[in-house]
Amino acid sequence: MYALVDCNSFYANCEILFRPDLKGKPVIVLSNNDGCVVARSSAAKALGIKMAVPYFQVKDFCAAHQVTVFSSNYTLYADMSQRVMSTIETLCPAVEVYSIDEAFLYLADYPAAMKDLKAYASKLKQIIEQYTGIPVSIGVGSTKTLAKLANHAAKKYPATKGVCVLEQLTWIRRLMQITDISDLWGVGRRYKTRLNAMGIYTVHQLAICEPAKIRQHFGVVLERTCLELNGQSCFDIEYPVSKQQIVSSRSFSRCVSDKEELSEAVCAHVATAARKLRAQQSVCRHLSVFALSSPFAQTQPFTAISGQCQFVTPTADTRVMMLAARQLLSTIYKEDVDYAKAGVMLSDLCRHDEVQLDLFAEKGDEQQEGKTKADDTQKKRAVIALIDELNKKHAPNRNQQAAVFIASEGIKSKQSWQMSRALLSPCYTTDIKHIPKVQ
DNA sequence: TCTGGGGTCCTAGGACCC
DNA sequence: TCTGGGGTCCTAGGACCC
Repeated sequence: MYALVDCNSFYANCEILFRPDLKGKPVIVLSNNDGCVVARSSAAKALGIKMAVPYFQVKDFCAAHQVTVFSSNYTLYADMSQRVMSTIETLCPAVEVYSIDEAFLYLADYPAAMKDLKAYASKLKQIIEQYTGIPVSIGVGSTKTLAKLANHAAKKYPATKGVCVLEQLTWIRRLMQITDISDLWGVGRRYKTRLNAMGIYTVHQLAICEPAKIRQHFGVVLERTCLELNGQSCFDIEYPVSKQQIVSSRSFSRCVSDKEELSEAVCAHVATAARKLRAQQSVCRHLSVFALSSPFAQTQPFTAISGQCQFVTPTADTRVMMLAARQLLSTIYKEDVDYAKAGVMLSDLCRHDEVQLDLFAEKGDEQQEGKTKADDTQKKRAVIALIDELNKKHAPNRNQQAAVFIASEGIKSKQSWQMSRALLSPCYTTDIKHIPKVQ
């Protein structure tokens, strides 16, 4: 059996936790740049505020209905997430952290719990809420897809009290009959349209389809979903592996056309991506730089520029990567375009100790020339390691300037295109200056 | 005025191999 | 006129997830 633990309105409840005066009130959290609504408290949902709606479209409505609005505070959410996940890990040995607010649990090795899954799941819910203050819903089923379905029911139907265990076949069928196909894990907007066209509207209608037919029309992934609905497990618990690609990108708070400004933004993204790359002990062979104009702009056509390069010797050195990115940008840069977003992508990653050396690179001379080249490489690594160490020690919040950085990134406080987060809450749990005070 | 960011997996088609 | 069979690797694009 699998369980899915999902935090309710996670970002909104992180904010409410430190603002008890907002309990039961409508609260929403916005995406970066205060763009879209990405989380809503129950009261905000009840007001009819939709997920992912652009904030400017509901701003007046929110003001009129006393909705409290927050910018995204990822420092806070990441810390609260860690507390929830480590609490779960103390209660179950096989946990897959699926996203910032969700975890799958594998319950097969838990014979004691098998006797009464409902009691086990209820206890789990109670402990998580007691230890972290974050309310959760729990769904249990014989496959991950069924656990997801159960979780959806636990959230939707108050009678479940936030815990839904799918054991009896008649229950499973009933739930599938009353659940819309678009609420199923693995069915997005496109598939919904195509499934509807085939006369499939409920989860149950998909479950009774011939899996081979589904494969023919939609591919192997939806076929597996179909099999999982019938109790045949196709998706196992997965454990973290190194990322295969690393992206850092962000929209600007205003349009950017100037080449130097664009370059500073790209360099800052290189620094972020390179830090993540080193954190997972990897190096990259491939770097791409991109910038886009706004797809919503009426005044000019959508423009996207991008360029890629290969590193003969895979690297994680910020300086090497930044130099390459700046050169790339100068070859792809187009004037008179209002860029709305820029970023970098690192791919073709491998472990730093499994690097394939270049047959023709001068590095091969290392042994012959004595220690000079090797010393040089070591020195370069030591510099980057020192920068990482200093930045870790003097860790500012995310989105603040690092303690030590490369000049090409520019000075953050002087960059007027930086992301705007006008409604940011304090970092209650990670910054001593922001710690809540009891009067 | 104002529309997020970061990932994964699968498939089809082309280039190439013997 | 007629043009093999079986395979790998790479890439772009499309779908999905949160």
